[in-house]
Amino acid sequence: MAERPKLSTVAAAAGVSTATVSQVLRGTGRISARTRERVLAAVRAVNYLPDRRAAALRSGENHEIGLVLHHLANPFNAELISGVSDRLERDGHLVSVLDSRDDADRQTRNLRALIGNRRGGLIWVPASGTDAATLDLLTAQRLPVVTLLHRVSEGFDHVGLRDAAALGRAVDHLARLGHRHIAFLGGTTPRAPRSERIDGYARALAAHRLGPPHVLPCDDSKPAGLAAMLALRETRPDVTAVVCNGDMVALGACLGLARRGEMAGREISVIGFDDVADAALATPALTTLSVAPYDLGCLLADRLLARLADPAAAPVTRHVEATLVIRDTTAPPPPH
Amino acid sequence: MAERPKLSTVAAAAGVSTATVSQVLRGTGRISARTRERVLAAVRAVNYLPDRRAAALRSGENHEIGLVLHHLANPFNAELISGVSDRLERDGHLVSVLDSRDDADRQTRNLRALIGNRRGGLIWVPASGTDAATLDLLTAQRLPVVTLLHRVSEGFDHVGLRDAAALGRAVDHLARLGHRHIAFLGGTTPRAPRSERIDGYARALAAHRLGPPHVLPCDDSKPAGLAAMLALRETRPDVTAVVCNGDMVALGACLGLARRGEMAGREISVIGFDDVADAALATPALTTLSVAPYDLGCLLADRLLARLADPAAAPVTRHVEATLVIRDTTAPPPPH
DNA sequence: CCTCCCTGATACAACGTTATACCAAAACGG
DNA sequence: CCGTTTTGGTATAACGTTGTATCAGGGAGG
Repeated sequence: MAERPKLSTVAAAAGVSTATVSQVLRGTGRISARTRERVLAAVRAVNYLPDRRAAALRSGENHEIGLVLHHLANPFNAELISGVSDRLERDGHLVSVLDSRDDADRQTRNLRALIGNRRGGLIWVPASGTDAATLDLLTAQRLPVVTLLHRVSEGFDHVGLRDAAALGRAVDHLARLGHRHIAFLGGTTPRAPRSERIDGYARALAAHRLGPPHVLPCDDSKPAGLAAMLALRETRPDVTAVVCNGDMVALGACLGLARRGEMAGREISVIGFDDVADAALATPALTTLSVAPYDLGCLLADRLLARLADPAAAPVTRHVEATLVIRDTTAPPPPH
Repeated sequence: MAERPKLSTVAAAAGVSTATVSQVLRGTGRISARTRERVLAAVRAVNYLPDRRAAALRSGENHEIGLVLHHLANPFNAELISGVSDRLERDGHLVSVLDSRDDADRQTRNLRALIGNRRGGLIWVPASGTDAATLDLLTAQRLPVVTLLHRVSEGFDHVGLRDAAALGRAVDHLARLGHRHIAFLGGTTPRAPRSERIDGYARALAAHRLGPPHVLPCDDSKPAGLAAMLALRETRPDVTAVVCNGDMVALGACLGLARRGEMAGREISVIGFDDVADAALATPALTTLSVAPYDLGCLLADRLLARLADPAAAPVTRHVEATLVIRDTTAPPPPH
């Protein structure tokens, strides 16, 4: 029956002014212990929950954070979200997650909606095809933004991976095992982080005096990885190892091998990227470049908190290593 | 340099009052074509994006929707989110996703934060251990809420699955193949939907005059399913088929079999629930009870939209069928 | 030429908070 | 016992919108 209680409801119940209630609730100003108790009792009595929107409007403080992902379906992201949320919620922020599904238009709509609803900051994994107008919009609103993986502007804080170095380690490992023909599988767009991974791959090949790079583009999904591996076996039977743009592609590639009656780590070595939970669980277990997504989330959150604390500071870039986790999908090439 | 433009910025640029700008932007009132053009030009010129929070405060309208999941990591949810978002964004709403990770405390914090930040409606998959205080909070705020899967209150709209019937079909299928000892795998809490699934399983067993139910509780994850299957093979070698509380458990169980050198669909038949994308992709492909998560999301969104349109109407409950998709993990039991 | 009535735009108060200036009463020092 | 400070609280104006009452001006009708 009762309307939603507001500050004035509490004030009336406690017999004080709204200003007093507000001060008690925020712990500012000089309020005696006696009236504080009265006010808190009234708050409980009417079951009052402050309207943060109105508070934000007046105070200018904003504790709502947007987290825009380019592909929520990737299991990598669930843990990333956990890391971001845990850290930010501890500081009283509310994190809302949106999925652009790698669609630039949807991403633009999402970002506009987030700005319109006045998020105080953004953590953003840009989709491919992000346009300049959207970027201008964000900078014009001077919204604190931290991008992840794909750098789209020098004006934002950024957290990236040491992609080239990681791919170098993967190729080193394969070369040491004796592989001479190593392909790169996955991704479709000529942008970071994929381009940097391909760079690292190509440079490592050259360092080992192995043949020219062979890049096979495909979506970062299991079905695409499966199809790509089937195609690779047909067209390039000399290739004995592949490094992949992501674990989904790698796991799909393994499935493709299984479908041919072959097996990763026997006919062909496979290395993934991300180390999603399924990588260790798959049979054979996937050798992969591991980045701890929960910790990555924490890092992003910390970066954003620092930015919120000092909006004027120069943009900061951090890079995170991906470490090679050797499991069962890499082995010396078959003798024949 | 420039501050974030507001209504008055636009008004000044167009040489009209703020009220006029507001009316133009919302298409209400009587404004001549000439001034409308001037205003719209000014909007573009200063790159104005309205503050929806302030608008909501004044107008009472609210287009922010919260989506609280109990386990975002389950790939089932990515598609569900897509369905919900597509439908609601089409109607101008903004959907923000939170993950309670099946932790009642975190869920309570999340819900309180959403109420505090004045979401206009909620779609909610309740976690196990949801307490009455949280429920009271939601009803006291008379927030439009649609629950999914786990019903926690008669006062909310609800969308559920026909769990018992679905499990019945699964058991029928196995019985017809000749299985006499069928176990149930997965879940830990004595609440819907698991309890209803177990009910359906037990009733179907009875109808086929098969032995007493054998329920093996475990978390709804691959590692847990793997461990449970290993345990089952040791303790109950007579069991030749399992139905699972979810695809993650079922896929984990298949991995467990593989680890023993056995195979789902040969030594043991396995049936899952959900039909996540990986179910069809796994080898062997998983027989499972399929519910189209994207469509389910649309249904939820429609339900919430109807509720927002008529907050006073009596709560509505909808049930969705899960259909049996027969793939490669079910077969007649081995002869021996 | 003076009403009367539209048309088009504006002034102003409200939404639920917070920040600040302000005030009354009590406490204190000399 | 009076001035000064401190304590504890309130009144009031914002924040950026929207809804409504109001108003100025122009055209039509008498």
